[in-house]
Amino acid sequence: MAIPRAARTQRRTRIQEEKEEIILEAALDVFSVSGFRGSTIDQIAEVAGMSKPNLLYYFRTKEAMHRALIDRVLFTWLEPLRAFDANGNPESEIRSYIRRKLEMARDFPRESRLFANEMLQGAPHVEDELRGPLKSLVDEKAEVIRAWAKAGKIAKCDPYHLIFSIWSTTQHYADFDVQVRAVLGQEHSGEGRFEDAARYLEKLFVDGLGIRQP
Amino acid sequence: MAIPRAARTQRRTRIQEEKEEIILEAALDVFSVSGFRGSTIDQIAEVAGMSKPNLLYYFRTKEAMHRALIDRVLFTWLEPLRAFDANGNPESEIRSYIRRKLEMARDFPRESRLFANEMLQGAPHVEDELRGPLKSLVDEKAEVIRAWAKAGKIAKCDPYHLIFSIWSTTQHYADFDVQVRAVLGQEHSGEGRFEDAARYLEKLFVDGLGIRQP
DNA sequence: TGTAATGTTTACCAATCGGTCAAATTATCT
DNA sequence: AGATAATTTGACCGATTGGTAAACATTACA
Repeated sequence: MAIPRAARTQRRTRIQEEKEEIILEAALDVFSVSGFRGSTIDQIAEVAGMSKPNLLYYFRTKEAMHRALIDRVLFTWLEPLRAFDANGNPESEIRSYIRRKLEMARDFPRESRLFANEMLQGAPHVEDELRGPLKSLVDEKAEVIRAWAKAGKIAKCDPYHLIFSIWSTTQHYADFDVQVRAVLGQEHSGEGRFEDAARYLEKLFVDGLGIRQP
Repeated sequence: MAIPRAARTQRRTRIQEEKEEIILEAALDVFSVSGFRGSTIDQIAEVAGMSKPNLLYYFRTKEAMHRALIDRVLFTWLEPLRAFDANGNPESEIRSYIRRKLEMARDFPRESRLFANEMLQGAPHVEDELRGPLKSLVDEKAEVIRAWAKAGKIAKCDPYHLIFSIWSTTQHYADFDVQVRAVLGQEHSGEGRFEDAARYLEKLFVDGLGIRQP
């Protein structure tokens, strides 16, 4: 008789690793568009190319699938902020943070939308992570920014709202992609819009924060 | 025999106006959190305090309810952009546009989330409105901004991405409200965060766009 | 006040939902 | 090869889904 994965103590099989990967990939497709409530196991099964009971062999509930997905995404999603370096100089740090976030919006839009969906629904599955690890990380980086302002390297500003504004402006190109394309029109809907956005946003923040160029 | 509303030609009854109002209010509650697919007529009926068939007497399908809601929201949601005046001076126009958008995020967060939900799902119900009326309005305002830049009143910048950045930074406080609260912590989660955001964003954009203060 | 139109509800439908079960199939290891 | 464990599937379950039919109640108006 088959023992459900979660109850097993042994190491994971090759098949397990492969199938779980396929499932999470499919789940990302579905959850990122329709949110948790709006998605169905059948949809995910179809995208994954396997039967519904087979999915449920690897993840015992829809929630477990969503949970595993969120955990994975949340970690990589914070990578750019973690890379934000206190020892670098403000201008290059902010420029590269914006670039990295924009690259993620371009290369991992589904991850961004999954997260956005969760936020819109009031973060029922990740509120703890927000108040815990996320807040800690942001607090730490906010302190760096505050120190820069104190040293006169950048203009005085609320570091939290600064971070929010970088998050929102960059993620916008993933979450509101349809709108961006529709407004820009077909002619400007190529991937070039990310370069345009990077140019505009870097200038906005560098000048907006009063960062003196050497 | 009762004739479904949509097929009727006569004027709307007092009861019709009242009940449709109640239904759309309840629908906004539900749709804005769970999106179209994730919401159920039963949920809306419960919030509205009436029976499911009674809802379906006023709106023949779930889609019709969503449609009516989107139409209404889309109009009022674009009000601040419509108010954006070519004859005003750049600084005060941009300042007040930011303020108005922030006020909407504060006072009508459900409307913002309804719209965000629709975007995340790829705008299956409103893509035409995006490509039509929305694009036209943005095109018109982008021309105004371009003229300001040409006249040297503001720095040269891509007017479309400028509009995107104002949209995203302000709507963020409605759509990602949970995250904002979690990161700011209880002490800064009062309504004061909207004032802080306004102060920060106005400075960011005024300085970032190189607008000379007289 | 009567009556026709409007509004509301109960009971119900077929389809889909998340999830279970046992049987069948495949992989692994000796 | 044979035994054992891991994987996959079809059939199925009760609950929920969007929506309907028709009886019933209320309102508006002559």
